[in-house]
Amino acid sequence: MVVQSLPSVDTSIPSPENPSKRVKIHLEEGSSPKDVVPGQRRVSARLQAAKQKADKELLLKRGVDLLDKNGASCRKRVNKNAENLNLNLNLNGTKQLTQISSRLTEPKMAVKVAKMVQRAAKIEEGLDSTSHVNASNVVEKSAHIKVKETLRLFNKHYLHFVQEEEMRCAAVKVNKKPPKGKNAKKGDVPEADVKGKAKRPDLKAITKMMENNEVLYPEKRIGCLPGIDVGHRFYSRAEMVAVGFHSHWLNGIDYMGQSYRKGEYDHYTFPLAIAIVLSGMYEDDLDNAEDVIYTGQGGHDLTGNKRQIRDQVLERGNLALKNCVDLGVPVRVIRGHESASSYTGKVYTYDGLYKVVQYWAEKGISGFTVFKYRLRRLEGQPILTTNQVQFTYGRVPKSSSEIRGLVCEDISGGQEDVPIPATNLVDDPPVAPTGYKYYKSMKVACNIKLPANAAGCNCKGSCWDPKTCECARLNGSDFPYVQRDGGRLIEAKHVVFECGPNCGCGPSCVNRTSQRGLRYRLEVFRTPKKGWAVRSWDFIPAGAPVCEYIGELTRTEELDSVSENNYIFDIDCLQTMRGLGGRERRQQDGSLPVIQNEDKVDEQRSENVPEFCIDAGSIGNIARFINHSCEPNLFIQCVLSSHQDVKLARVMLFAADNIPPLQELTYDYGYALDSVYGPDGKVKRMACYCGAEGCRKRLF
DNA sequence: GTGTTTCAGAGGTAT
DNA sequence: ACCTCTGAAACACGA
Repeated sequence: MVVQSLPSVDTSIPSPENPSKRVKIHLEEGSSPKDVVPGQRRVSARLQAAKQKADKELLLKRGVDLLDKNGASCRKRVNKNAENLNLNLNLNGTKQLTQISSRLTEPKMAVKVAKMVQRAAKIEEGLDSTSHVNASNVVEKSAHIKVKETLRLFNKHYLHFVQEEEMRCAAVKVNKKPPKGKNAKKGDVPEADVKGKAKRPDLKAITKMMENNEVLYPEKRIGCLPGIDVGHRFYSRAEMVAVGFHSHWLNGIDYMGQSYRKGEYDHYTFPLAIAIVLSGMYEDDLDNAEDVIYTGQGGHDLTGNKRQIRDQVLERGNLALKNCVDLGVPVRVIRGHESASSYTGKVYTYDGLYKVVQYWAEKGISGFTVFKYRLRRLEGQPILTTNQVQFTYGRVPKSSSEIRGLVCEDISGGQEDVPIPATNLVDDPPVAPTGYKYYKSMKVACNIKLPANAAGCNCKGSCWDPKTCECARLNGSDFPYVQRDGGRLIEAKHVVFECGPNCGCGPSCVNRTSQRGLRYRLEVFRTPKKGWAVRSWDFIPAGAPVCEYIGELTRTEELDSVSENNYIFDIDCLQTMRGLGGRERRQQDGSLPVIQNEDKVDEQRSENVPEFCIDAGSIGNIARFINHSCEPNLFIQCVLSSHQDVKLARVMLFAADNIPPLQELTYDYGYALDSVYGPDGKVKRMACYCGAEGCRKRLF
């Protein structure tokens, strides 16, 4: 039986994905004191007064942890909530909170409650008790975050199904081989399966989201949707379905059918159009940005050659658009663009609300009747930035002579496969980044010896079968990456076990995705307030590796004497994992060595801070220039490849979202507030200029 | 390497 | 049962 998309809470079948289970897991994890250990990256002069605070605070935090599901920038928010709650709730409040949250089986509910709590706390703080503007800001912010989370969820499902397909195709290939030579010519049974024809992972992903009630706006709405601004880019039709912005992955016209006749809409005529996609499919379309002539649907020969082969009829979408004219109901207009800045080669932009001012029937180019609709863009909306790829961030330079403010052709001095230019349009005279030496790979302090004991897998060429590959077994009998787009991480994990020097596979193995160096054209650029920053000239798909955090691998204890240094990264896989937002944690199954090790690691950590860290103060790579953001587009992933000691894991940065060219790359530094101490032993504070809507205003 | 053709795919809508 | 046309593999072509 098909599960309808009715919003019911408790009908879901228990499964590894079942939210209620997930909540339970959080409960268990939250109940150990380890959570109070401060963030993984600190100023070195920290007198780690990591005195675990009172049980009260712990309880508070646990409650919020629970509520906070897995949300993006979870870490930041947890800290903030913990702080606010600390100010505003008493112990009773805490208990209530914990009880409420343990009842919540629906993750969306949990998030909602967390938001409520956050807002309530804010209001109590007096931050926005007087201002409506501020209050609405809070609402706005959560809508944006919800959209982002929904898209991340879609991406996760998508990559999961991509992997499933890749597995199937690989298996088909192998099975195809045995009947080799003459005996397998005609009547091959596997021939049908062998046709490794596209099984659309995007469609499977949206199906999954409907089953799980994860579509953000399952009810159709007239007008704009909160959290999706004019100019928003979607990277496939399926993404729009996932958030409920346009609920078909195929149709051009999305409309409300007869079923919406009741309730608040009883004075409208149905069907009623609410959103259309202009993708240049119809030969009779005319697109002049602010004014559009849109051709109705139907009569198409459906082979993609834009040819009309029949008369159109005033029904379905066509009728729905006519009703928009009669009722003056605006439609959302989405344009499709060819663009290299997408993993599908296409980008869809939301271009705003348009009024359907007129409609008529005429003989189209092919001589058949088509319905036409004149649309006019409503005034007072942000300017259209529609022309192909430029969109909002500006233009990517074509050659080095075109780069404005170039201060260095390649800060890596030829070490990286892709040169990294530096630009400075802020300082006068413009200066290049100084005070460090570029290192492409880790420098290991002389008193540290990297273990070299990792056993390898026996695969040949490229690993593909998770049942036989030893390295896949370490990852819970799955590969963490998909092959597509040169390797993408499906979802964040505690630790990723990659193939290493002792493995039989070659360098092109999918399980070596993070070992292949820089893939994107990155640029270091100067900002007015945040010092240096990094952006990419290329589109980066979600899950793609961006770079490793390189510096000197050092014992943490040796840094305490060093004075100011903002480039320390503590290697602390578990903490990193906890601080990570947006992506759900893999269901823990006992077979995972990671999990087996977890207790040990926790013991080590609960009594002390991480043993090793990466110091990029005087040597380092591109990663040392990447800024913090409270709503980042990258996340940290610990990776083990040449050995299996989590304390010495490699620290990789991956794309959390689809990142358009020229958007600044950021990750969450993960500082807990008040966790950083100056040389004088006093708490140090630093303002945050990330500019995110949900910025907590302090880096630490 | 680039351009063109092919076709499965699946939910919404109305019957 | 019908309608919708995307997305990506498969194919064809050219260097």
